[in-house]
Amino acid sequence: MPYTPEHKAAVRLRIIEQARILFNRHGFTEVSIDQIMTAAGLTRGGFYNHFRNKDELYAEAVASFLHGRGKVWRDEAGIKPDIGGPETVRAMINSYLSSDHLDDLDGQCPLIALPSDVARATPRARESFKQLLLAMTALFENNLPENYAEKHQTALALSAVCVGGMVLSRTVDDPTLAIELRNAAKQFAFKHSSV
Amino acid sequence: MPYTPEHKAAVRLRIIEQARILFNRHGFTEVSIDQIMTAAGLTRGGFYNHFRNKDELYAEAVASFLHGRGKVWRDEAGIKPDIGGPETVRAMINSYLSSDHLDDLDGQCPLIALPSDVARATPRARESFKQLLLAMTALFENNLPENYAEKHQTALALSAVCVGGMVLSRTVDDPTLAIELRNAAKQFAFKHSSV
DNA sequence: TGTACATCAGTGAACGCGCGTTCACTGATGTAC
DNA sequence: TGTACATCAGTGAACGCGCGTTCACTGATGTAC
Repeated sequence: MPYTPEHKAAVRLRIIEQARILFNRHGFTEVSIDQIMTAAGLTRGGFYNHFRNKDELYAEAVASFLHGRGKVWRDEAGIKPDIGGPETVRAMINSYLSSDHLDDLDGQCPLIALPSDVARATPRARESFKQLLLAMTALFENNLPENYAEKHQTALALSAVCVGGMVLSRTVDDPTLAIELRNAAKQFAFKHSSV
Repeated sequence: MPYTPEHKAAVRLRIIEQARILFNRHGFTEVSIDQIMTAAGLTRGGFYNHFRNKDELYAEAVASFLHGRGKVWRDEAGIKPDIGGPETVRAMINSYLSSDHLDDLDGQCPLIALPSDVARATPRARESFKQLLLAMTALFENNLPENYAEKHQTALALSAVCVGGMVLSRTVDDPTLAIELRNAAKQFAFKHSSV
């Protein structure tokens, strides 16, 4: 057996990681398989040894964020998804709506980078997107103060205001307005979740 | 002078209107000039009598929403941008986060249909997008109750939660979750704006 | 230990296709007489 | 009023280009002896 299975798996991961970065920055349609394979240090033709088609890669790239780049980012921000308490809710809101996050075109959350792209994508990519949203919502829900009656509803609303604030910040191309938007979203999130 | 100026202006508007609908539904890159011109009852070649290129049409299509389809929609929902008071804030939140709006793939607000597309578009399209956002924010700001200290900040946050709730609803492809999201966003918006 | 071999990840030319844009033309129209 | 004409909105073939995907091949590798 030439090449170990580990080798193939590692190359596959390298392709997914480069795809995630390129899709995040330029969108699904705007990035070619050629570009992705070149970024991964390979040539075009080998792509189909690893994926059935471009759509499959798209879904994998979106899905990879949660336990890949997203985990690095949570660790750096001191976010403990299951046991952090209100401190983690605060850290999440601050970090998600931060300038660093806005500037990180490669590493940003796909919920911000790709919402309208994914809305038109295949069910598989949309499922990956939904899992990301559910993870984000669960992170809020599991760490809201105990006295909250409607944790789930509040957690969903916090996700909406975080994503909405960032999506609009990303789009407007006006630094002052972008900062106002993120600050407004932050205050709104803090006040309403009492954290 | 063959053909009146009014004729040319009317045809131009027809192209923009069909472009707005097609872009809203399928995204900028996914719609061809051929498709738009066919929808407008014309053939491909004539396009360049009306627009310098596809990007210019994109910006026009986004811009056309505010005083076109958007106005029809505000009128139907009983939204009075300048003089409605808290009643108009309520109507706006309810209408923006409604199922009707989610189902209206042709007529929906471009802030929901095209956020990640526009984030990668030309400055001109992004400017149109910003004007839409500012109009939405002003609508909130001008009609919040008088006792609000930070109207502008609250208006920005309301825009973020409305857009965020809808963008996520549009993307997840799970009707139950989509409804939960919109209801959560609505409650969040109502509570925090005291309307 | 050294070597011949089978495997299959990776290569790169080629495919058909649809795109944005150009351009020579055509023919419907408002105007001048 | 009727007609000849100039204009230019609209037509549709053609352009070069890059895309996703296919495929015959090549050559690096782990294994068997």
